[in-house]
Amino acid sequence: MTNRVRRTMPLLPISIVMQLTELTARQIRYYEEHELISPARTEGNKRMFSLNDVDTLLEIKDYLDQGLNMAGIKKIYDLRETPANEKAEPKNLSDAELRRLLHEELKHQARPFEKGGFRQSDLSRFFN
DNA sequence: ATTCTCACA
DNA sequence: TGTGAGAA
Repeated sequence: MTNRVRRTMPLLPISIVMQLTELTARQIRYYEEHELISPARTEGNKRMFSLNDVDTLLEIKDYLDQGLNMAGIKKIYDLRETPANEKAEPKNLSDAELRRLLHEELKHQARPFEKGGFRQSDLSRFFN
């Protein structure tokens, strides 16, 4: 069995993912609505997450801490690795590059959440 | 006992 | 995003 298969195999119930990621079920489901993750479903319609989903969630949490909003995060991922649809990997490089650039921007752009008055939406310009 | 969807004093 | 309701 390849690593790829291993990592995309849906095995975790939402309760486990919640503890692994420190996210609430509400948030996890919310991110799914925005197509940031792609949990499989059981016959009973229960979500089954893969290891990929878990670390995608962890990355999302990082971005959130850095002051990004759904719009920004969605731009970064969105058409990222989907169970069926996945083939090319030159995306991996450009993706890492994008993150690096983002990190730089944030380092200079300052703290969005001080009393200053920056709002999350102000960061959306980095993705247009 | 768990998780799902939907809706909002 | 939280939270509670009602169903599965």
